[in-house]
Amino acid sequence: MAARRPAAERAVRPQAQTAEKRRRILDAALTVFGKHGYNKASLVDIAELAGMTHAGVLHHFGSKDRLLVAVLEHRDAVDVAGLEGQHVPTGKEMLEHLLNTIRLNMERAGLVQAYAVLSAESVTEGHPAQSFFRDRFAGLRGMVVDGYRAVAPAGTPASRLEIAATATIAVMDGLQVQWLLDPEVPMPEVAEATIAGLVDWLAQGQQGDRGE
Amino acid sequence: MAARRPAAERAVRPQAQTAEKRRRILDAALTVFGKHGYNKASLVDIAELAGMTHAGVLHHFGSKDRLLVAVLEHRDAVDVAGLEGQHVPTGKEMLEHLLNTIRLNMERAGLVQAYAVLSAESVTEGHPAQSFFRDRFAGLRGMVVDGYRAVAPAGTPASRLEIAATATIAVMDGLQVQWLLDPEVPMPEVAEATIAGLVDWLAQGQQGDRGE
DNA sequence: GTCTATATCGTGATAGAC
DNA sequence: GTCTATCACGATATAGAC
Repeated sequence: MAARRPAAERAVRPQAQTAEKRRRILDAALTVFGKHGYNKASLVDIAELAGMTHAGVLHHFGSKDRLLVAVLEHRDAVDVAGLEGQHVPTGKEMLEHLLNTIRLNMERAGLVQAYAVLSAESVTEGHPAQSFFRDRFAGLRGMVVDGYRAVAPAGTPASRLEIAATATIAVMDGLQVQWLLDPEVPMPEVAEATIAGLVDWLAQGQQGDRGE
Repeated sequence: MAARRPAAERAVRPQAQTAEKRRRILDAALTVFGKHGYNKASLVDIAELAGMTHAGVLHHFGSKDRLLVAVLEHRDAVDVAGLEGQHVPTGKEMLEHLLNTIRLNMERAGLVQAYAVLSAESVTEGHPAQSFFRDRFAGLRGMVVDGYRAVAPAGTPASRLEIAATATIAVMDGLQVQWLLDPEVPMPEVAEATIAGLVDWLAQGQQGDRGE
């Protein structure tokens, strides 16, 4: 409780260095996990990129499993912090925001690849990132549902909004794989067309139920 | 050249057994690659499932790399053979066919997982299935473009058909990952909504260019 | 054609020096 | 807190018996 300065400095300074080291490891791990996938990535490679030995990495994170989830949660924290300055997009601005994210991501192929590879890998038996991605998809769907609610007709049932949101996230993910294999694939145009089509579908579908 | 029966039998019978063994290995490999991804799957597991030792597997396929591409090409051959009886779907029937495939796939989670995991894994550095999936996506896009051409307005430019086709394939792939993590995700409904939206987009987009 | 045995390597993880 | 050294294990691949 009593925080005399020398003691405090001695406690804070090393922690600051530790935090810096941890950040370097997390960056290196994201790079290597993205380049090779979780299973093929090796702690030795990660450690080398972070400027240590693999024993040092394990000292900070305990195991390869825990390092992976730490990486993913750290990325989320960074992304959220990036939104801090701006207002959190809602309604139709959120749909615009999705397209902006795609355009931004085309300059960050490494990050895109990490998410594409790791999310798909996570469906395999006993993969350490399984619950992370399950939760992530659920959260994303909720956010995109809010975006569509703002542009859909007033009484649109939640199930239809959910369908549009699921489709939107699916297109973006599937697109990334195609784009990583062939950079000619025009991600923004494809996503924009899909979203425009889904907005139409939300607007017209209700009539179709009884009007046909 | 001289095909006396005993010699022919001796040549054919073992080949038939070999072909059968190879098929068993390919089935086992698809299962294990699907369950764990390529990198974590082991030849020992595959061999055990096929009723052999891993040395036997390597005798037939030479290496793990070559086994993977053999598996993928074999699957394509099987699927094509399955279409043999029916007529190859074209035009709007092909879009219907996509939805039927999704419904069928919901009874084959193992196969879905194999394609989802391996296709995403293939974007990593030096992955042996990289060119397979690159070619596969190119081929699929071509087929789906033909499907959309039949339902789009007459003069629709190829680039717009290509966008719709890319989107359709992307939705299906992205959907699979979400569905594998959460079987509640209604794949057929989501795909149907997306396709309906894209058909609308194809129909209306042309006017939008000058009509707005 | 399949086996056993083995070679060789890389992995994640631990123990203990400094 | 990071290192060196080492462990135990599993991987792919090869060689040779049968």
